[in-house]
Amino acid sequence: MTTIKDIAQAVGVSCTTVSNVIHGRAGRVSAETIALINETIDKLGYVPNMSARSLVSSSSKVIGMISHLASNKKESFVEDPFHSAFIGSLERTLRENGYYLMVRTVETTSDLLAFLRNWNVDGLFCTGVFQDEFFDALSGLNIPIVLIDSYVTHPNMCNVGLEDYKGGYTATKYLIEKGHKNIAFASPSIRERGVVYERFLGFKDALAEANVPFHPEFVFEQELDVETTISLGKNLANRTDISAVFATADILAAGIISGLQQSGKKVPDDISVIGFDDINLCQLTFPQLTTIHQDAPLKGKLAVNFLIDQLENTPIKEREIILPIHLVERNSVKSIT
Amino acid sequence: MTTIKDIAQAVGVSCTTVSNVIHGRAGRVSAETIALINETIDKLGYVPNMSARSLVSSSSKVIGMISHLASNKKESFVEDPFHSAFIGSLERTLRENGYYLMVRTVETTSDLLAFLRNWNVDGLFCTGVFQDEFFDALSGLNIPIVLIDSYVTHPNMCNVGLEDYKGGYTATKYLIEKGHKNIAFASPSIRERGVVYERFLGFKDALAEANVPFHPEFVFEQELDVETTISLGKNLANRTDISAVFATADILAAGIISGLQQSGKKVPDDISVIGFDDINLCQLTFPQLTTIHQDAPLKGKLAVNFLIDQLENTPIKEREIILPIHLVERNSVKSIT
DNA sequence: TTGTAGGCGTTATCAG
DNA sequence: CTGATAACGCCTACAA
Repeated sequence: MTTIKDIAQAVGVSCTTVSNVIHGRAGRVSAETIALINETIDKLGYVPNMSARSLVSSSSKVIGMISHLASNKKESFVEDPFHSAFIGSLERTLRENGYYLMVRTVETTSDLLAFLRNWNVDGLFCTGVFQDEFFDALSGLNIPIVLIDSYVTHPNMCNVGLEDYKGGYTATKYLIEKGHKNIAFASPSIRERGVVYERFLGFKDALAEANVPFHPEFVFEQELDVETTISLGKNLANRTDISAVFATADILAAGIISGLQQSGKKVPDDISVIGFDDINLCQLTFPQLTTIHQDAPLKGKLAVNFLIDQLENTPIKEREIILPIHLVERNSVKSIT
Repeated sequence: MTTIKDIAQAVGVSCTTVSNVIHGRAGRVSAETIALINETIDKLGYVPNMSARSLVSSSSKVIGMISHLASNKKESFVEDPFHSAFIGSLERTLRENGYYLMVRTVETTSDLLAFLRNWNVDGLFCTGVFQDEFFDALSGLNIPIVLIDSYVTHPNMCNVGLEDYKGGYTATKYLIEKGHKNIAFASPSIRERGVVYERFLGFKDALAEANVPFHPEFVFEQELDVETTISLGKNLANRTDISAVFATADILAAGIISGLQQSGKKVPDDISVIGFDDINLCQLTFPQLTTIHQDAPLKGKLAVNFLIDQLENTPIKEREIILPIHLVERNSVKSIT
């Protein structure tokens, strides 16, 4: 393994000089020495030992992508296709800026703290954080943190999110405009101050605005796995009192459609479905899914930029970015006016 | 940050003793000292500094999940939903064994080598490796490497893969048994010694065995993105000479079905489709997709076990695991006998 | 413009 | 049973 010392010896200078060149402190070194050193670095194939750097500088260039796993759930977050597009985007942007991505699932706050200290982690991405002990643990940290899709805020953190409320409102209003009044709301569990909660508020407000009564029994909360979503679709097939469904995730919508179809119902003729996210999958269902579009890769990129600005102490004007959503009209909603 | 030194001072022993206790070298330390040290470790919240460990021991507990990105492609691998389920499985099993997962995309072999030296990476997972310079670079490494879904082998590496040939054969034979003779083969580009190539061989052999002529013009190679797969489906809708399609990936099959349906064709009445992978999505298409099942989470787990066995010098009998596949019969293939 | 020296947290060697 | 001490590769005062 080639070290700074090797370079120094080969060139005939001290480690300090080599280090200075590596860090671009050019003012202090003669042009010829710089050239020679750079040449030798190439020739000998020197790459910095990040562990050593990390040890001495208490900065590691390691960024953690943390998934806080509720201990009752078995799968880890990366298994969700929507998340994975996001991680891909994170990895690329981080890499282009000289950082490294560690993916880590934690169950407890002490898991998290241990991980951070293990590696001197420089910064963190977290998704779906709520107002709980886990958030409290994050608050106590003094590294940049970017929260994704979370409705908790803290002076030390940045947030990247979506117009969730507007999304819920827009989807619902669209259904109402198409003549629907008996609209089911399907989602994973609605947790206060969460993404789904905001969409739910938008849903209710759109109903209220149009003087459409809200029926609590039209709210269906359940897991997002395939079996559960399909069986929800089958249940809905028996509900003659419901003409449309707003599902807060496309995978949920797709499952519902599948369940409906398996029960002999036609979408959108018998029942309309609208989704949220606009993942690729939307275009593969039949009928193609009308949904609320969000730009996941952009979200990833912005999240990284947020983090990097903080890491490099670039003054940041805003601590929050809310990405716009918009409706994508395809074929899963029927007008019944 | 609590260090070994802090513990040593608090207890009134030397660093060496603390280190010995941490590493379970109990024989050399008195029981009371051990208890006291462990207590203090808990109280002071000590966690090891992995950078320091890595520096001195030239082992880092860092495992890289490498994606070799063909430089012409823009997206990074994690964006594929099938891969992501796999990564989730990797992360969990690694973590349970005290390792850390770094996700990294590399474009060139020197990118790879730099990354490995940056972090003293202990081991590697790579997917879709072919017989090329990248493989040569891997060959020269002296860390454990587990190749996923690759048909290149090397005495220093382990392989985890699938019965791809059998999968191709089984799918095709199934179609033939259902009376199909004019079968299209749809896949990403068929590269020698690749997964798709094996499935292709299975396809051809099944045809030959049944004395069904192979038509090179029934082979469709293209990208897996949604637009392309849908447009392939639309193309196939115009082909009255084809009665069934074997797609080597479910996302491809789903896109084809979508394209067919958009062109007014009925699946499986007008044309039958069979997929490969059995991702969740299969159950969400309508009709539900008949496909070749593989167990991605298991694959991830086995891959990790392979790597850990090598890392801990557990003698390994076999260097290769081929996971079984089986046909899952749903509703996308029609019998036309 | 360049070099020397000390230390980051940990482990291993070797001596008590 | 326990403790000094050197070393891993790098960075940064400070000195020359």
